[in-house]
Amino acid sequence: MATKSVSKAGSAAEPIAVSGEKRAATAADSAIDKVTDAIIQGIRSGVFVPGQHLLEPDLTRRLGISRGSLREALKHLAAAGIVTLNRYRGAYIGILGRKSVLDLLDTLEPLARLAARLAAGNCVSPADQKRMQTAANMIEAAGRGGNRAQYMEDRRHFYDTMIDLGGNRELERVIPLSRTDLFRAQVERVQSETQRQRHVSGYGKIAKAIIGQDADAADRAVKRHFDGTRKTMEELPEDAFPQEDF
Amino acid sequence: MATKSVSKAGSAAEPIAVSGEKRAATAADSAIDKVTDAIIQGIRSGVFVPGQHLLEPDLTRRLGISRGSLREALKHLAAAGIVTLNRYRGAYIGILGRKSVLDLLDTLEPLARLAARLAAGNCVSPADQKRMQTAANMIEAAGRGGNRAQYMEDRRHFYDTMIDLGGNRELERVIPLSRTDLFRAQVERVQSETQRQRHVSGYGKIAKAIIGQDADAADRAVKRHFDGTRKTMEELPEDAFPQEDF
DNA sequence: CCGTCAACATTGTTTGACGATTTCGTGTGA
DNA sequence: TCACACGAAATCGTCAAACAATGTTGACGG
Repeated sequence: MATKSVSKAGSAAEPIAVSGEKRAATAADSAIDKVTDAIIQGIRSGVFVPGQHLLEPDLTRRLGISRGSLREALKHLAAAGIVTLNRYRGAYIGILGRKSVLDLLDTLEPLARLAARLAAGNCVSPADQKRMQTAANMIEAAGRGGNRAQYMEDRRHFYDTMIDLGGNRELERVIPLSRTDLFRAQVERVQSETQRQRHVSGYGKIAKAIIGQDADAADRAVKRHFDGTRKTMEELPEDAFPQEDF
Repeated sequence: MATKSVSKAGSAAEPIAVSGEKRAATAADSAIDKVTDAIIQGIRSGVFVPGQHLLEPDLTRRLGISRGSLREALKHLAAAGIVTLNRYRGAYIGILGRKSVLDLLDTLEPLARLAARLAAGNCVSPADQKRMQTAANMIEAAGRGGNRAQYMEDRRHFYDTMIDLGGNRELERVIPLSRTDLFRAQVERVQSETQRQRHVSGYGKIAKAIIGQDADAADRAVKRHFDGTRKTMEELPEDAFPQEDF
């Protein structure tokens, strides 16, 4: 394992992962993939703002699909925590208050640490080491460049690489990466440059530990990374977190 | 928090959790809840066997709903990992090989330990302590009784209680409890009585540590519980794990 | 026995419709 | 002026029927 991330034949677990990391919503995708890609990309690029109301008639027109397919896709996105569904009131882009963000970090941290430990234990071949290094380089370049959508996609790619190296297929199903896109979309525009750099540099340290096949060091690097993120959260002003009223 | 598990007004996060633990698919539920309840209950009771093919025309007739609603529900269940969808080939009840089970345990363990630590830190009021004790008693009674469906439901209730006490709302979204129902459904019929008793007694020890508000002890109790489960898995014969071909 | 191809079965998607519920503007009365 | 009831519009939940795309099965010929 840990050579290619594609599964056997577009098989079972694939459509579960909400994303679609590599393919950019090409033509031959199913209708629901078109929706999920469009919405995730919309969140990353800022077209969709957390809390925004998604109207079915509007989306069906813009995406050129039927209402039934759209509703299936929204169910899918809701299960991933990207949108919330209110009966008779429609779908909203998810929104995270300060407590939700901290809860999310607490939940994500042990999973990320597990992923890092597993990746460190399996990162033996030079090819795998190169993959990990490349992922770290990409995220650092995008982090300096300032392209928000690109940065979020590279961040996700970094996690995907780490998870894939680890070889635990349940992990990729469980880790709430799509939900962190949401929280990044809220935070990215209000954090300072120092905070951003602190965050970016964390990935490089994690990659270094994984490439060195030092599971304990990787674990510690992830822990420090999350500690830093929590610190950033505490430093942010209150108005960075819209109240999650709905 | 940690007093009642119901959310404000049947609000956003509720339909995400695939379950429906307490209400038994009453009338006024939405169509998709009817499907999810029926399928989960079917898995617990043995009506649906892991790997079974779910035919849309059959299910629409048996549940008395339209195909559109059924497909939305199947998307929902697929996102939770309970069924797998193969394009143009339909939906199948999920199936877990030995590696998938071990991966699932590795993923679930750190989340369960986090939940236990949080619960221990918040289990202060006598009401909360009673809730936890009751959940442990229920699971032990069902474990001795031998009613498989009841045991699986009580096991889930135990986790739900623990998560609710902890107060981390992301945790309940992420923890793959429904998927463990699947794995329990496969394992329950082939494990020995000693193995079963070992598993049942673990919950009582976890509850005791939580009620004693000893986070470290709760963490250790969960760890031991998972170590025991892994040991059981290794002891099981190979034919307990159908090959996950599809 | 094996490969080819056609008929069948099942899923993917669209369209249209109807009832249920929420939302919002409007008018009325105090 | 403000609070509240009422009705219209908007939106969602569900269903039904149809066609297209794909997988499956079995007959046929070699």
